[in-house]
Amino acid sequence: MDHSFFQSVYSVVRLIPYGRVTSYGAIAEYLGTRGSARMVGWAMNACHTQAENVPAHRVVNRNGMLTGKRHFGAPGTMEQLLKSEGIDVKDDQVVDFEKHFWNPLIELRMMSLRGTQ
DNA sequence: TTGCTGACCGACG
DNA sequence: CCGTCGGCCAGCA
Repeated sequence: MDHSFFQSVYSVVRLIPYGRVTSYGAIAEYLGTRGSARMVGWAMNACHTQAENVPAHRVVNRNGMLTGKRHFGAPGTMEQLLKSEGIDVKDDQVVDFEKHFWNPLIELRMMSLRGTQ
């Protein structure tokens, strides 16, 4: 188990529930490194090295745009994965983004206060 | 060691 | 509603 920034990013990404999405910036802010959203993206770029699966398709930019789609092998893979979870995508953009948005800062804090969920 | 690069973001004109 | 720019900082050549 290593304590690198990348590992922390992967841990948060794995906590994103099925059918929900979050943003690079939200993850960076949750980790206390606000403004380092690019590092989160960089971590995603290397996420394939992880043995355990990382649901990187649930991470989009702050506008709900699928900016990382070209890193999934085939161009349509990310969109396909999201649609299979009930998230509609149009023009590389998540439809009703706010409705599906999962903010780790809020959700994980609630979880720790209420004690699991 | 230096100097790019980048799956971002907010500010500015 | 555009485009551009600076900050962010871990890898890599």
